[in-house]
Amino acid sequence: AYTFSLLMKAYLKSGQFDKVKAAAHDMKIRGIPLTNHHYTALIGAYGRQGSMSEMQQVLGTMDFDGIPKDRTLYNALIYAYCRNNAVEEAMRVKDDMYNRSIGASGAVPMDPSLRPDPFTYATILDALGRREKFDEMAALRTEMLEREVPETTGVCNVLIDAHARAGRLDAALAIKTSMNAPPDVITYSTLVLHLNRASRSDDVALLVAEMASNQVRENTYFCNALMDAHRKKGDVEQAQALKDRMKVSGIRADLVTFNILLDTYVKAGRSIEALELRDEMRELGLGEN
RNA sequence: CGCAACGUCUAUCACGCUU
Repeated sequence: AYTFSLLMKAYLKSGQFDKVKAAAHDMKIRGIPLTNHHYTALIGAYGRQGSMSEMQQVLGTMDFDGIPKDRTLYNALIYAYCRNNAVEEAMRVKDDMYNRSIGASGAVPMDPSLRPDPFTYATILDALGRREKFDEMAALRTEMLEREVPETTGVCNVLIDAHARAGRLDAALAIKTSMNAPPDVITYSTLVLHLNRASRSDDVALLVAEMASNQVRENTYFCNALMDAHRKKGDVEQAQALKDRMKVSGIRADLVTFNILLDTYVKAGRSIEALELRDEMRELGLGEN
């Protein structure tokens, strides 16, 4: 069962949804009972492919087999609803979880472990954020406060991203300033990305410095966001300098990094350097692309 | 029993899909 759990997780992560389903099928044939871990992966696969009716069938199977659903599975379910434009339904699941956690759902037995957690709220907040439903987001934050669900770094990142994407940069910065949880590399890359798009380079510089003093390590995503800003300005020197800095700091360049660099070189008419990048990609095992 | 890890959320370019 553990082997299948690992397999299904890997398939889900790499977008091979049919293989997740095939693995579940394989387990049934072999008579290996599926657990919440397997069902969570299955729900993730169905949610990402938009197969809502098949997902409902899986939920029915769990009920039929008498397998109680745990919080992580419900969170995955909420994610699936959110991805498929059913935020209302996601909210309903979240409320059911809460009611069951306090024993307020009638004949259904109480289960405190079903209490909605920061993941639950982050998922719904993200869906609301992508739809720019700021009032509903505020209401959810109030609910979190009442129910003593902590605003973790992940939750704050979702809030910051929602505001920043909508161009509400100062609101986004205000959340970062007031958050109790420590900002992480995602917090900084979200802000830096959108501040750069708004040409607020002074704020970017401040954040980059703050990040260093907070000992938050840059990663590939973060550097790619910076790199793209250089590309948009046509700043080949800065892009090159960043690429070198990444190498020195041991930050892996990925396909995105190279796409940005290629475009930067080509637009600057430096096709020889662009071609050299191809060799470098091969050395890093990115040549197939 | 305790502790830890693990399955669920959030950030980057392009392409493609949908509009």
